[in-house]
Amino acid sequence: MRDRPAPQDLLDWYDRHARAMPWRVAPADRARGVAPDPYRVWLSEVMLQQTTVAAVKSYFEAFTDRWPTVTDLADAEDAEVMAAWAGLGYYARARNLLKCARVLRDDFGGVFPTDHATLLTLPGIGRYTAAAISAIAFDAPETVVDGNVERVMARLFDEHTPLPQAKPVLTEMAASLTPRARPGDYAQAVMDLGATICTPRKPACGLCPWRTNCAAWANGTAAELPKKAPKKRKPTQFGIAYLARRVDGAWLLERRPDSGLLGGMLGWPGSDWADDPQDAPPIRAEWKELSEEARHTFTHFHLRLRVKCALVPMDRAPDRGDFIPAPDFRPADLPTVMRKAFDLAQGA
DNA sequence: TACGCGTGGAT
DNA sequence: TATCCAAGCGT
Repeated sequence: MRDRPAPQDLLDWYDRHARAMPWRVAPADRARGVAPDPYRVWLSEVMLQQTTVAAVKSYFEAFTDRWPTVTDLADAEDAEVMAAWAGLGYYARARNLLKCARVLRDDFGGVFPTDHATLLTLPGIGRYTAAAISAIAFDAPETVVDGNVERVMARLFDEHTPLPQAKPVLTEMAASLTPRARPGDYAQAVMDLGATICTPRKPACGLCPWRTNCAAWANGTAAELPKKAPKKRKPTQFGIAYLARRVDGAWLLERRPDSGLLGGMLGWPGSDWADDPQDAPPIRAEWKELSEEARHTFTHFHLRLRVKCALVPMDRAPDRGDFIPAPDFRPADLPTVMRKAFDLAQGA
């Protein structure tokens, strides 16, 4: 009979193998009493939602350099924060980040609540993030369940029920292992294990501290777990982006509505995105279409975006959008699909 | 509950 | 090239 996985075995592994990250307090420092900054824990956890560590690092550094505290962030302009988030994706996170910062400033005196239940009431903080902040920042014995933890539990217990159906049982398994000692390090250790050893493909079971306690290892099923419900295939949508440049160099841009795709972000005025979009130029001009289209894939559809360009005189007013003076326009402030359209126009 | 919501890297 | 995938949340 296999023994249950021992949290201490994983903590020992973590003490030797914890990866350094800008938002992380190393286990040795934590043992010396160094506490993580809840603001940095929160910011990193929101950025890491469905996003890789590699993608997050530079954004985290930029945000913490520019807004060192949650109150600094709360006082920032919406447009500045959205621009700083541009390229990271899932832009509702940035809108909720700002909302949350302002709630903390206005209702919590700029101090993070420590308990899971209160954290859950804040914008952009769901079950995972509430547990992560509570455990990592405040060393509360909360169980964090992200994609890594689900995968590790499915393998440890050789659970073949497909996700997302299996989520409740995997959560119970994870809770049953959560220790009272060093819950913050433990939470990060399970996620590190999933990210580096117990990986989706080709898990490195030979290096795993829990190998001898793992049912999937015993049964040879690790690589095929967790099972997942089949995905739908993505349809292709078409659209037209209009890049108007005034003779003084200003660009015609539009702030997208707060809700929906790319909500709150800056973008080029465009047609609707559909099977067969209608021409909808935002200003009267002689439009010239580029030979190449911008291609981009979102979460649930592919987009093929035709790009039309025009040079317009000073005295002509647009039907939609606003001209942004050239010195105020940074392509990096655009979401990626809009930047692709811009890059094509620059190359033309 | 299931779906809408980005992006870039690995395979 | 196509598909999968990454420290989820809101509705």
